[in-house]
Amino acid sequence: MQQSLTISIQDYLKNIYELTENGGNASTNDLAKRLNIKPASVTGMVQKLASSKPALVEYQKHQGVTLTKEGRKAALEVIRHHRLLEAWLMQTLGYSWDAVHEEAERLEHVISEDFERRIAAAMGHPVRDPHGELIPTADLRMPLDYSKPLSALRPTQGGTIQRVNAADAEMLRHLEGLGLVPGVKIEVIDYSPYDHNLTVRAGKKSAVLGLNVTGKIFIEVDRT
Amino acid sequence: MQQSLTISIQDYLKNIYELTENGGNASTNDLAKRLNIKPASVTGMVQKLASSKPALVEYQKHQGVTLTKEGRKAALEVIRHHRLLEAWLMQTLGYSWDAVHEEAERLEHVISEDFERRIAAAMGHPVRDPHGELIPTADLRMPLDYSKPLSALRPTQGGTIQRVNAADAEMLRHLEGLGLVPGVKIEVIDYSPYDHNLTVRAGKKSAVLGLNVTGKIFIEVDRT
DNA sequence: TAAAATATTTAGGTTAGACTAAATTTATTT
DNA sequence: AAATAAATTTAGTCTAACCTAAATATTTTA
Repeated sequence: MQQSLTISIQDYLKNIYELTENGGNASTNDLAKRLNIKPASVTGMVQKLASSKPALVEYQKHQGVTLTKEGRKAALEVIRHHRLLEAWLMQTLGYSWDAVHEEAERLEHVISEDFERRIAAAMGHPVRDPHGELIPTADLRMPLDYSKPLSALRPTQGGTIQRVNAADAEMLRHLEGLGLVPGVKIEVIDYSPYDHNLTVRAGKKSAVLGLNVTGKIFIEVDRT
Repeated sequence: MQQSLTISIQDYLKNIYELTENGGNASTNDLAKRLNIKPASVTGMVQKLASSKPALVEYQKHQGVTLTKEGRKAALEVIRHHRLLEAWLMQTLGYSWDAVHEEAERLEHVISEDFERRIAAAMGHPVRDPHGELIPTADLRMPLDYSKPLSALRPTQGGTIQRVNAADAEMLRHLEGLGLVPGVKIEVIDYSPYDHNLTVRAGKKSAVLGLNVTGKIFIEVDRT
């Protein structure tokens, strides 16, 4: 490997990873939006990343970029730092769900491998962060995700909430109020085929949830 | 105030603070040595710092620099971050005395005020870091130091070790072996006027220490 | 106090990573 | 299939912070 990548490059790689996670390429424009810089600047940087040795991205003019093997490793390293930090900051310093991201966003680029190892060990090598996102392994591979959206479950099926993929903090707070947070066991007790509403029980409470909610809650289903 | 200073500028200010702590100016050359850059680069930067508004340093050609009030605040902020981080990393992640500095050196520039507050509170707002160095207060003033070198004490005087100012790690390990670390109570039981050796008791152990050691151990003397 | 040594500054150059404006390519409409 | 719109790239600037080499100033030594 080469000596450490700049913070800027780390940010590019992380965002390319997230944009291409489910296949496809990351477009110049999408990257620019995420990084809050101008598309022209992105073009310059991806050209550089594509022609560095080893190349960190695969780049075809006008077609966007994907990560190379080396680029992906570097991206997963940053993501691992970020998610471990989020978990660590919430556990030890009482950060709230929404305050933690910003802090981790800066720290992720400067912590040492030693620091990474120490916090991972201190937390017992967690597999998911507080948002339920999978944490890349120490050898920089992304664990398989066995969860599926709650919307795919039907009555009598049950499982454990792994992740809540809420874009806005308000919805997350709402779900928190219903006790629907990662780690909680739930059971589907009713399904309405017309509007796809699911009635879900979590502990003593139950709630009727629409598709726009059930599509964002991910469950690891109990084997029965 | 202006929006946050660059990491580079923070490093300049911190090092200027340390070079001028006991009076005098920080010379271009000394700064260059500490920052591992060329003197020519230092000249450029201090000119910039001196002509920024508000000015962060006072600069006279060929005479070196001192901090302005604003520069000192900024320097103390960085030093506060550094020392709180060292304390926190040792307490919560089991970092060793010598490993902790390097990590804090990078983190000090990127943690938020919120993070600073949280770790300070988590540790009960400590006054000194693990090396015994005073931690600047939250409102960015350096606490008064009531300690004096052990070499200034005479038999029957006793007090608490506040700080051990060892340049090399080896000497520090040696003193650690004798139980002479910050926080420990000691008593001077003998003094030799010829070589200035002091015999010191700490707990059950006692040791005879030369001036090159007693000059580096700082004691807050018991009021009797 | 002049010569030598050391310290500092000036001048000009480099790199990283952003920017703007203009040019070009690709995609979408009519 | 041309016209328009949207996305992307090129070309040239800018700033921060470093560098080297040469010039100048200060300090030390003989």
